[in-house]
Amino acid sequence: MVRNIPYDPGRHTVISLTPTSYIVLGLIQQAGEATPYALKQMVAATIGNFFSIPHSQIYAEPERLAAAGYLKRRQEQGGRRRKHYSLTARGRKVLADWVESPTDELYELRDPGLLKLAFGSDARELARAQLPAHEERLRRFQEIRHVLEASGATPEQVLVVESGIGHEREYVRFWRKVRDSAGAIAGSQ
Amino acid sequence: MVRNIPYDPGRHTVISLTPTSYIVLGLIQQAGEATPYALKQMVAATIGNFFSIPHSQIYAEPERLAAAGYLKRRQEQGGRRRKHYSLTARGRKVLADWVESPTDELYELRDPGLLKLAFGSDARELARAQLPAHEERLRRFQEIRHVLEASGATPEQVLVVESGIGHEREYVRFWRKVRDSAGAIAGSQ
DNA sequence: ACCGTCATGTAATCGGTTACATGATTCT
DNA sequence: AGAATCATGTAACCGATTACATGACGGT
Repeated sequence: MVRNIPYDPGRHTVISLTPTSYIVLGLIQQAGEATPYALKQMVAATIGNFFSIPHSQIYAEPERLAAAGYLKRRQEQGGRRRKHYSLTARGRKVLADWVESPTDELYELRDPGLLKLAFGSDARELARAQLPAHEERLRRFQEIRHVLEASGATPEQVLVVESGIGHEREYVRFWRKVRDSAGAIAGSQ
Repeated sequence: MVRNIPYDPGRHTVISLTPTSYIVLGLIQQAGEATPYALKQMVAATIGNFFSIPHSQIYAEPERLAAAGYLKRRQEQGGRRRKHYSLTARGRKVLADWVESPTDELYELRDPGLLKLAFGSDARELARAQLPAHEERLRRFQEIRHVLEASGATPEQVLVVESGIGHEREYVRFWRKVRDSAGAIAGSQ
C-alpha cells in the first residue's frame, strides 16, 4: 500500500523550514499575496525591529518556498515584472501545523555586550555604550505598541511587543545598575 | 614606505571573526591552553546554557583561528593525539581589541514562542508549554550563580548570569500573564 | 574480552551574509 | 533631462548545522 500517496513529493525540492521561512509564510498569509518588496516593508515595520533580515534573504526565501511547493508565484508582464507570492494549500498547512503546535523551545540570547562583559570588558564603559542604545529601543517599542493598538492589530501581536518592552526595561535596569556600581577602577571617570 | 610591514599577512588565511570566534578565543585565554573537548566542557558549563554551539563547531573553529594565525597548535604524539590550542600574540591582540571596545550593538531576540504567538497561535496553550521551560531555566541560572559565586568567578561573570536571571524572571512573568489572561476561547479549558 | 560512553573528528550540504549591479519612478 | 531614491534582483562565499564515523579508555 505504498502506492496510495496523495501527490508526488518528488516534484518538489525538499527544504528545511527555518524561522525565516515561517516569518515569510506568516507574513504572506497576513497579506494574502505579496511581493518581496511588500514583505520587506512588513518586516521593517514589525520583526525588523527585533532583528535584521537582509533584503537579499527576503527575495531568496520566497523562491525557496515556491520551489518546495509552499508558495505559488504570479509574475507581472509589464513594467517591473514583479513576482507576487501567495500560499498554496501545502503552504497553508505547514504554517498552520507550525503555529498550532505549542513549542517549549526557548530563545537564544546572543548579546555582544554581555559577551564582552563576561570576557573582562570594563563594565561601566560598556554600560555607557549599551544604555543609550537600549533606551532608544525601549522608546521605539513603546511607539510601536501605540501604532499597533491604533491600527487593528491582534491582541497577540500587542503582547509580543509588550514582551519586548519588558526585556528592554530589564536591560535598562541592568545597565544602569552596572553603570552606577562601584567599579574596580572607580574614580577613572 | 609600504615595505616596512611587521610581518607578512599573506601567510595567513583571512577570516571574519564571528561571535563564536570570540567565544573560543576568550575561553582559550581563560584556560591558557585547551583541547576542543575542554572547550566543549567550558561551553557546556557557561554560555552553553544561553545557547547551543554544536560540538563540530567547537572542533572546527580553533582550526579556522589557527589558520588565520590567532591560535597556535600543539599536538600530542601518543594516545589520542589531541590538539592543544593557545593564543598567539595576534590572537591576544584581536581578543583584547574586541573586549576593550565598548559596543552599542544590541542582541537579537529570536524567540520561536513569541513568533508563533504573533502569527496566531493559541496564547494560553503556548503559555502552558513555554512557562515550565522558562521556570526550569530560571532555576538553572540561579544554580549557576551560586556555583560562580562559590568558585572564584569574576564579578562581571556573575553579572552576566544575573542578567540572564532577570530576563527569565521577565519571561515567567509574561507567560503567567498570558496564561491567566481571559482568552478569546475562554472556557475551552 | 567486551561494552558502553567518552572523546574526537570528517563530509556534505545549505542558509545567510556581503557585495555588486541595474531598472523603474519620482521629483525638481 | 538629470538626479535621487525606490525597487529588484544576482553572485560568490562561507560559517553553521546535520549526519556519519571511529578510536580510546574504564569498568565488569
